[in-house]
Amino acid sequence: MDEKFTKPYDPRATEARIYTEWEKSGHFAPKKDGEPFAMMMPPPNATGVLHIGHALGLTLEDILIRYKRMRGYAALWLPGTDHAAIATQAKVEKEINKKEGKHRHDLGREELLKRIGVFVKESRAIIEKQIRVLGASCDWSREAFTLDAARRSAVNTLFKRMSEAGLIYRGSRIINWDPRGQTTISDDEIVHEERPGKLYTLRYAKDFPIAIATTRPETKVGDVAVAVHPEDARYREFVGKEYDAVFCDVPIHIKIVADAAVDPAFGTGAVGVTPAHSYTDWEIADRHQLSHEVVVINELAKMAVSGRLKEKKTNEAREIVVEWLKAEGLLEKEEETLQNIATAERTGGVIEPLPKLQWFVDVNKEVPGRGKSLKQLMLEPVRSGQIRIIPEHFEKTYFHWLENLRDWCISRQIWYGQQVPVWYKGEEAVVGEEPASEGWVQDEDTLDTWFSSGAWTFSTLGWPEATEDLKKFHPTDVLETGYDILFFWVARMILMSEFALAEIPFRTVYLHGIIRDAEGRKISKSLGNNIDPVETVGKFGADALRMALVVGNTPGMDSRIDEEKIRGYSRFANKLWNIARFILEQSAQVGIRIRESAPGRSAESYYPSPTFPPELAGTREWKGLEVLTKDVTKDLDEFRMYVAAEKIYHYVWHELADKILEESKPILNAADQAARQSRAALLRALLGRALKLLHPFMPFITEEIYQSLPAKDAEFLMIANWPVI
RNA sequence: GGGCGGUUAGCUCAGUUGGUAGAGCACACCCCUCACACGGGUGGGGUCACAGGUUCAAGUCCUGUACCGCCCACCA
Repeated sequence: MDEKFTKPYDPRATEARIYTEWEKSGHFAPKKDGEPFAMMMPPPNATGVLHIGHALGLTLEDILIRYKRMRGYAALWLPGTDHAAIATQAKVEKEINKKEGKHRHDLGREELLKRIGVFVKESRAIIEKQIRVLGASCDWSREAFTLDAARRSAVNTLFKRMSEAGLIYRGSRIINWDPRGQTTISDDEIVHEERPGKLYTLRYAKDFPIAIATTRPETKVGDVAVAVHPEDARYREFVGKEYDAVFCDVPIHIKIVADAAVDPAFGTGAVGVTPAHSYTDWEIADRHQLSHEVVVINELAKMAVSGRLKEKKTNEAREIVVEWLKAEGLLEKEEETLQNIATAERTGGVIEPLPKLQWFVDVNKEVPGRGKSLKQLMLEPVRSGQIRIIPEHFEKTYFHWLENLRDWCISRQIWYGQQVPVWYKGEEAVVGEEPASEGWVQDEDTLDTWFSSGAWTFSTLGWPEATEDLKKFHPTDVLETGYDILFFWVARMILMSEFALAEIPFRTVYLHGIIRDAEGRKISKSLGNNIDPVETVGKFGADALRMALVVGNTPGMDSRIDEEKIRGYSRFANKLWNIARFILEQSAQVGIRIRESAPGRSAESYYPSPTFPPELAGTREWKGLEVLTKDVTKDLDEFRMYVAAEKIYHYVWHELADKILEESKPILNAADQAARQSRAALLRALLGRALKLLHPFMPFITEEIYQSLPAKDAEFLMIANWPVI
């Protein structure tokens, strides 16, 4: 028996070494033959370090890929990182500001990008190391980055083809402007906060016939209409009439329109319509051919009007307007209310809706050759079951989101990211590649990071080239990710893949929940309750962390983790270590037969291992393990990793150790040599099988023990055959 | 306002197609027995939120109620 077994199991002495051996062996890459099984790693943001949520995802993915690899698939798990445009730029800008007191405009575009480039390179190196520490058996030879040359080329092509298909357009539309980040953001990057506010009831002028209610009186200088409900008898006589007024020094022209979007029961039942600074008002203006041009707030969230409001911040302007209303006797009511404020997720800035010239993806227009809109193409594969979402109820959430989906604004006014591939010269514009002639200027905006990561399932496989990988591995099989990016990412991947390849990006979507701390609180920087996966691995080992993350972690459900749970599984690792020690000791003592492999006989013919005497197949112990094998296999096939992990744990500790080993002691200590040998062989076979079943979950310790077995059926447990019954 | 979850042992959670309630931790008592004290043995503890219904049988299916949570949504 190996000397190492005399000491308690120490993951620190084994994990790094084993990972290196695996990686060197080349078995992380899919083998040449066999049915393909592919999974893309959700690329972590290149903004620093991995958190415990990443560890959960990586563990689940690694369990799946290891299982499939052992089942004989050409298993591809492709790793990568995401440039995470806004998040990354914001982080680097913040650091520069803190250290040097400089802003991005002090540095200039080129210098800032250089600095971000350095930061991202470091971040990526850290992340790659962390992924290894967790034992992730991904194919590093195919590693991708959302902003490397191949991915840039894919995104350019995608942009060009979508433009040619008429699905990308540039237009002045109302967008979510983040004055703090000085950029547009998508609907999904907004978080709503409930804050106390005031609801003012006012008139534009003394002789104006209708009072309106608003929480933002300062925007009223941008009003072009008052909308009332068509059925509202109170105001019917005014519909169609037009009025002029001077509101707080600003001349305004107001038309009364009837629109069903107005709730007659709210406020006065009349809404001041500010098309340039409100989504719903923009739509009302559309329906009544009203002007969108009256812009009264600029990108710095200051008033873009003349008079006393000139250049005032919106909150200052509000006070001025209210004073003016009071002085003029136009304020009829002032009530306390709660209002939902839209804020930018990344910067916390209060969103100011503004019309701006932006690039959009049209989700309602028919895709040429498909006879359907992108929205429909996103909907159908999920509805038909071609794409399966686990847990199933997220399909409803997905449909609900799609129903409310608007055109996707894909341009961002930040510098880090892939620049919009459009070049202008005077009135001319060229999409795709920079023209050879001189005088062309590229669009200054960059693309939403999800435009690039939306192409992840195929840009990673070499698209637009018709590569072997693309042919073999797309559509991919499983996408494992957190439910919090179902809309951001999963939906966009379906859109992109349907457009670019006219096929689904993946067959199964497995959504894991959010990891919370022991008190059930979300992990956050401000709470300081982060559990650093690498630190934890250093303390308890990757195997223990993986088990703690996976056991009982049902898809779509949030889960809690604390050190006690992880410690429990590090004890389990030690338990397994001692089980191995005992069995190897006993088999060495009594001696068990190892059948020599003969030419022409494959390892599989030594079912289930070279030391397995066929007569043991009928024993109660072996049959019990066969049942477990069947169960675990079925659980993994049906994505119940959380159940499978627990079952094996329970088997190893409470069946194999507590019962079988204890029952074996008298037999092994008796005089009957044949009985002793037979029992030792049985234990040896049980151990071998248990190691295989446990390997996807606890890859390091199982591999380490496997390497000490007197007879192995493969070079590494990682590529040994999964027992199939 | 719309949608989606959750409510099972003191705590954290499982419970796959309906068939007499499970795990881990914690707790109580015993044991340093020659694989392991990072251990072993024994044991206590639940009217499965509530109210109806379907069924021979419901934690599991249906209806409703309460509480907790999440997501979406600019009643201005």
